[in-house]
Amino acid sequence: MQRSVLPSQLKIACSNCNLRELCLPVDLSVDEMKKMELLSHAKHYYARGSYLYRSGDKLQSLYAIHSGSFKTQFLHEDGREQVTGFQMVGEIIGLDAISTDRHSCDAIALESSEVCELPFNKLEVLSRELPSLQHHLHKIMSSEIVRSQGIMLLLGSMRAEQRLAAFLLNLSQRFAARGLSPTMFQLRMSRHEIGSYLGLQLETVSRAFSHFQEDGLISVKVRSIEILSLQRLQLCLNGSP
Amino acid sequence: MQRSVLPSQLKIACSNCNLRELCLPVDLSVDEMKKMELLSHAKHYYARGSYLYRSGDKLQSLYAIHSGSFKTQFLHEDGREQVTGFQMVGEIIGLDAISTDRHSCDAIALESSEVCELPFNKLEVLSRELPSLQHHLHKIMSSEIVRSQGIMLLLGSMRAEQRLAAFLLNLSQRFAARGLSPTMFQLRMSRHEIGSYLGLQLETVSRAFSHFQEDGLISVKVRSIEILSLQRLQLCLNGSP
DNA sequence: CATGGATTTTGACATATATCAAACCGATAT
DNA sequence: ATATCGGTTTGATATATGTCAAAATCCATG
Repeated sequence: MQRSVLPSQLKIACSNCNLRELCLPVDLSVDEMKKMELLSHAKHYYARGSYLYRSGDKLQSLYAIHSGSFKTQFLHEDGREQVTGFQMVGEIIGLDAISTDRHSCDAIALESSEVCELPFNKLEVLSRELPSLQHHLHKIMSSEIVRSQGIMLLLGSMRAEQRLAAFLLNLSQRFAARGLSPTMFQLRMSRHEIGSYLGLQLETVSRAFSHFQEDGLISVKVRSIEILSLQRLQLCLNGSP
Repeated sequence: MQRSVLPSQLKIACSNCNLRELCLPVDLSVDEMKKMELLSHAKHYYARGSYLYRSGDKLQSLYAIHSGSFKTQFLHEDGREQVTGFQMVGEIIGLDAISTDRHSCDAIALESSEVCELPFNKLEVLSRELPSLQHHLHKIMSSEIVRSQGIMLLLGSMRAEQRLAAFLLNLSQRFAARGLSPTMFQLRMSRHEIGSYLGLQLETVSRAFSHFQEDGLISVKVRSIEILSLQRLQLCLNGSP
């Protein structure tokens, strides 16, 4: 059986998708593969700006992003909003809803996107029969917890430019993990959305981009990014002036 | 069978602990209860300041806090540190380690504390046999994800006093859920630790406490807190001047 | 009860980022 | 090609919080 080249977070039950290798769980026997197919995972299309789910929606499924990308945002009663993450191909979205059986945030497509729907009750049934699936699901949830810790560190103790450096380096790594260029890519989100994610105003984000460009760390033309020195960007993240 | 009065997050496999009702999973049959006892969950004591686990330690167990309280902190290479949470009786700690099989943060006792050790591999085996345990575990992990979203909102978009109000109201609710006073309690953490958690300097935390006291929202004497008006504190959290 | 070290409070001042405002740019429609 | 609109960049200024410092208080220990 062919092994996926993607990091383990990216692999999940999705056996009859076209991109078979994309989200297949590792190390399953033929017998286990068959069970896997009990997961009727429909593929759905979402246009840019459309909601995959909304805060308050009942938990039906988790979603594996098949193409495109999403943002998740958390809304406070007082109108305050916070982007809590940007998700791309191969990532799983919807884990927040297991807690209360209802989604705690909105998920919105940043571009034309496709998702594999993974009905959560079936996922639980199946993961009782397939230990590797069970463990994989636990890992995905735990990874999300660890990711959050990193964001807390960023929001709680980094300066604006460090935050932006962290953001760009994170994107770079995730593109690289997908076989895309780690240094040249298109941003799918606005300055406002980046600001919301990083706890900054959009003007501050824009200024930080400009400053990085002046310093020769990156080349930026609105949403086209080229990282000129990953190393120096890393230094910036670590707080060197 | 007696039902626990605690919120569901607090209940988890811990059938032979003294405080039997504290962390027992809901709705198990006698048969299921027996299986539960396969979880050999030893109880351990931790003195104030001692480590329950350290970043990099291999995942062995999750821990249910039986008495006392802990902080978790995330350390960056450059020495930067961020308190990512304060955990109290009945809460589960250690979920971060499932992702990579190693803990991503330190857990340190804030006072003399006892924990129930829940060996993680046994927990996985058992949760394949007990759907209610399985779902409960999923809920606990998802709750931690939702909690993180709340902290991101706080760190990303709230002012110092709003953050402190959110912190105090959160403690208040958690004490109330344990049958303790929601308005009078002792802080177990220093101003520095609160600041690290809230993304503020300790001086700013201290000033915010003083200001709340001047305004008659709370009465504070170092670590003894009395909330004089939950309602007005809530208003402050929502951003009214 | 007295001493010393850690923690907390308070003050004065510095600064990073927010806010407000205007100009600029690129895409889409007329 | 021109106008329009959202998004972005840049500038000037305000402000919340950080930083540095000193005083006050608390707590553990002899």
